[in-house]
Amino acid sequence: MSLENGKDPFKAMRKREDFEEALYDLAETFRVLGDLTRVRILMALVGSESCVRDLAESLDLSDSAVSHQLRILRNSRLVKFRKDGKNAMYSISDEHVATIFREGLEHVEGL
Amino acid sequence: MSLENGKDPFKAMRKREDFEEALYDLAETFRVLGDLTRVRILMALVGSESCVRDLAESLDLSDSAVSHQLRILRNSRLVKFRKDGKNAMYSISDEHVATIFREGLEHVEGL
DNA sequence: CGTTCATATGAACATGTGTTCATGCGTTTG
DNA sequence: CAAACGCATGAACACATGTTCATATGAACG
Repeated sequence: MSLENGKDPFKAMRKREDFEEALYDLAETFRVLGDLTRVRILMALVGSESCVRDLAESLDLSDSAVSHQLRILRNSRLVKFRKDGKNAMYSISDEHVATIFREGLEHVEGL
Repeated sequence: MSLENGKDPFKAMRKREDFEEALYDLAETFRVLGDLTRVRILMALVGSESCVRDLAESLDLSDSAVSHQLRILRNSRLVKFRKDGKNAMYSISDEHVATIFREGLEHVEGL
């Protein structure tokens, strides 16, 4: 940003807009997490990276479905991947994700 | 709580059916959180309970929209409420929710 | 080479979802 | 009491979304 914070009369407004944008991103992240297939994929990736084919087999899904969902997870930075020959190895990208999962599980346990 | 025993909370799940069901509930909870309107409502409720009318006004939403969304949040045990005369006072129901929000915000900050 | 394997992607379809509108219901207030 | 208020809810509509199917790409391997 080019304006100095101290002299910008719209500083407060920009901060509010930044907050609204953060809320939008937060909702978007939860929206991505709010699908059983993606939750199962992420759970399978907790602690052990895996390729598309193995995920599809262990979760009983089509390769295509897994690939589609992994793209969505990738776009939300919830998983990262590296190429290994003709395989694409996926893994959890973020420590916060595990925490979110743990807290979420504790929440549903309390139901 | 059964998940409080230390290193790996996921292994605390004993039966596979229970685990699958927990994943379903987890995805359902995230699905509910994955909507901007509901995120804004929850943020407004963090730290201060509020009634439908005030939420609608401060968030620039219709009473009906707020009420519909609050019902969804209620069904997921994300908010609780008490009747106060003709008002319905809503508040965050679960301390895990605040943690989930905090971790989620840190995640989106890292984008 | 050509074939096979792993992955990606677009289109299409069916299903799910959030909002608005209209209305109902209980409680407070004049 | 009657009117106003706060809230809830069903129907309907517009829109988003996940899966499947077909196909494309690109790397290993005979």
